[in-house]
Amino acid sequence: MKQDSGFFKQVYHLVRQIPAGRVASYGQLALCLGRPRAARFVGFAMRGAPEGVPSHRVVRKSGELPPDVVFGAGVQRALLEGEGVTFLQNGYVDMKKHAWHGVG
DNA sequence: CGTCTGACGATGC
DNA sequence: GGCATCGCCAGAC
Repeated sequence: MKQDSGFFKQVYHLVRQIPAGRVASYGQLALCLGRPRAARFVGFAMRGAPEGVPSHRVVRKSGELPPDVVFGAGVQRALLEGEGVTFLQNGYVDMKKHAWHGVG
């Protein structure tokens, strides 16, 4: 298995495996890649996420949505709601119900 | 090769 | 629960 030095590419590959209706935190993804401290880069990778990468399913650990730099104000939330994701009154994603546990 | 940076995370108040 | 600070790591210059 050729391990791509591009940490970003690894992130994209992992994010693409997040099923609809579920959300994962940056730290969770970074942890799966073996870089539990690289959560910042996971988000940075999302910023340049190509098509096919549901970056809208990636949120903060608390369930708060990241800044809408690519999608637009309220767009990310709309996408998640369209997948069946529920939001709390504070605008956070209900991680308790939609927290992704990885592949499986 | 050195420095700065950044869609984070944990801790402290 | 919200805000401020430190720490961490990989990429861009």
